[in-house]
This record gives sequence, structure tokens and C-alpha cells, in this order.
Amino acid sequence: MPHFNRDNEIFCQEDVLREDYQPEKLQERDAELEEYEGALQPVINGAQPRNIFLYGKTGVGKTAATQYLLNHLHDAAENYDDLDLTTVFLNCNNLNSSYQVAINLVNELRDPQDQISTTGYPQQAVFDMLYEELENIGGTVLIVLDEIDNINNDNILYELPRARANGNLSDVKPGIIGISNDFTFRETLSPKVKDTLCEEEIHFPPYNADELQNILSERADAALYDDVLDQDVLPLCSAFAAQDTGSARQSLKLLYKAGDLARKEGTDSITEEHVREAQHTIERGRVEEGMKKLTTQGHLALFAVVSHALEGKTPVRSRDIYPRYKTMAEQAGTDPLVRRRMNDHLSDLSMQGILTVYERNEGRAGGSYYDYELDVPTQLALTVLEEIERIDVPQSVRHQTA
DNA sequence: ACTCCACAGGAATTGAGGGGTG
DNA sequence: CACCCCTCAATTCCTGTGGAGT
Repeated sequence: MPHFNRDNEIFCQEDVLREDYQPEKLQERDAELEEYEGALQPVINGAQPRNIFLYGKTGVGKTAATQYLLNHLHDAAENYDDLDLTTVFLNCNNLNSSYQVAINLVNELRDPQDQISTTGYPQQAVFDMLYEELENIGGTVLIVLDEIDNINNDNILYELPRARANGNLSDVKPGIIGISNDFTFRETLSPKVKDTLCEEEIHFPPYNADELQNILSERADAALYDDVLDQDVLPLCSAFAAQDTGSARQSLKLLYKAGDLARKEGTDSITEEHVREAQHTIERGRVEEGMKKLTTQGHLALFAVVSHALEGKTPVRSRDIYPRYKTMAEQAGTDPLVRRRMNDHLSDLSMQGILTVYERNEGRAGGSYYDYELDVPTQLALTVLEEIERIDVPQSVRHQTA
């Protein structure tokens, strides 16, 4: 018989540590906020907004700063009758083309009963629909494109800022705010887009350990009961996150998870040990998540590496991975891919941090190649693969470590 | 300084699969 | 229904490249 008790020895307000929690004020980002505010000033003046481009790694406050400032902007706009401000927020996370972005913007602006499908239309038709929706709204429209680096062609970034100049829009003043996790994204933009979109650029640097600790301690004060934190916990959380990504999100997640572990244990304090364990489970979750998203072919490529690892034959070059991959694919009843393609899967895997890759070059006779090695515990990879892909791991392979 | 290997990874193309319009 | 549009995995072809051996 399950019974639910309120177990409150640790958290008094655990929401404060969750990812979607919006703090009232943003810490440690004063300089960036000031710059950002300046860039938004034309909106209040009723002028054509400037296009703004924000870049910095995940969890350094880009999105939070945007939401924070836009809220204030809306409040300020209330005071001026002639100011009609709309903001559209779109996360381009699962979108990879301008076409998809345009469709999603249209759907964002339209009635829920009047949505359009994500394929089928000619590109220009979608842009026309988008212009029509924008005209209907009128006034100043700020379009926030979060994680904009996911898209691989920049048509829409070219179209939107110029729509007004090209006569596609007349009653509306559009402004684009692009948010990118990848500062090299800017370099991949075509020159014509670069100078329109990047009128204002604001760089968000990673937080350092001190800044993270300040952020954490403020949130911890609100989220946790007094005296549940061991002395080393906050410094450790911030150090882990600072070393890795400099992301506030990461450090908060770590603290939350550590607290969660402590709660499950029924103890009334969070220790350094909890933090280390939390770090571990988060890492494991990340890997599993990454592996689940792969296609069957990706799993097979990974599996080929795993099987080499079981024999202690890693790192292994792709030349040697291929034959094994091939037989495994055949056993699994799938058509094996061509080598070129399997290499793509391998490099996907290393991008996700599931494999590590070493560049080798043996010169004249040897040539250059990549050596791959598992970047996760072999058993973990094996377990996950068996779970999700129904691959029968031959006993011979599995016990070869012995 | 030059050469030459083995591969990485870019470019172009295809074909199946989502969907549209009239 | 015929015909068109976009996407994505996959294939084919090809150029680029780092550095040990000459």
C-alpha cells in the first residue's frame, strides 16, 4: 500500500531550484543586461527595433535575460498609448530549417484551430502567410528565436529583417532577437545576413565558480531549510559546473539532484557525497538520453565499438569497426550502410560525448585516421543498447571480458 | 622539400515519406 | 486523382590534409 507523506526535511520551496523557475532579478549579469537594455531602447521610442544577436553557451542567462527584459519592456510599453508591442517567442530546438521556423512562427501567431501543417507548402507561400499574420498584428513585433544555431540555412534571417524594405510589410515594425549557444554560428551566416541580424551583439560569458556560488546560495536560501547544507556543498556544485560548462542551469540541477538524493535517503542534510553521486546520475541520464535518440544504425555503430571494447581492443579505428558493424547489421536483419555513412554515425556519437576520438597520423605509409574509444562505462552502454534496441548480445561477445 | 598514405568530410544526388493543391 | 513541395537518411564521388619516410 503506497502512502504519500510530505517529506520536508530538505526542501521548503523546491520549485526555486527547478529549471523553469524565473528569479525576480538576474544575478551576475549586470553588464550584459545594461547593454541589452540599450539595444532595446528604440522599441520604447517607437522606432524600428534593432536586430539583436545574443551568444554564449547554454545556461549562462541568455534566455532568462531576454524574458526578464521583455517583461519589463511590456510593462514600460503600457505607459505609452501609441506603442503597440507584441513579442513572439520561438525555440528552434527541434527545427532545422528556415522553412520550419517560418511555419512555426505562423502557427504561433495563428489561432490554435487554424494551424498549418509542417510540410507541403512552397517556401514562398509560407513566408507570405507569415507576412499576412504580422500585418494583422501591426505595431512593433519582436521575434525571439531561441537556439537559432539549430537551423542550417538562413533564408528566414535574410527575409524577415528586410521584409519592410522589400515592401512585404507596411504596418508593422519587426525586430529579431536571435539567441545562439554556439558563437561560431555567427561565422556560418552569409555576409548579407550577418550585418543585418547582428546590428547589436551581446556576448554572455560562462559564469565562473564564484559567480555560480553566489547564484546558488541565493536560490538555496529560498529553496532549502536552514542548515541542511554541509559547508562544502555549494562550492563543490559551483566548481563542477564551472569546470564543465559554466552553466547556472547545470549547477542548479546538481544541487537539486543532491537534495533529492538526501531526501530519498531520509537524512536531513546534503553532503559532499550527495553532490558527487548526483553528478554521477546526471551524467548517466545524459548518456542514456543521448543513446536513446540514435537511430538503429547509430546503435549498431556504437555496438560495434562496444564489442571491441569488451575485447579490450579500443581505441579502434573505423577501418576495423566496419567489418564488425557489417556482420552485426546483418545479424540484426538490417542492410549495412556504406562506410562513409557509418563514419558519419561514429562522428555523431563522438559529438554527443558517447565516444572519444583521437586523431592519428602515421605519416607516409600509415596515413591519417581516427581512433575511437568509448567515453562511457562499457557496461552502461551495453545495458542501454540491450534495453532499447532488442539487439541480442551473443553470449560469446558479452563474456569476452572474463 | 617533397611525397604519399588513409582517411575525413564536403557536394551533389536519390528515393522514400511526410504533406499540400485543384 | 495527378502533380508539386519539403525533409532526411543514405550513396557516390571527390578534394583536402598532417606528418613520417625519402
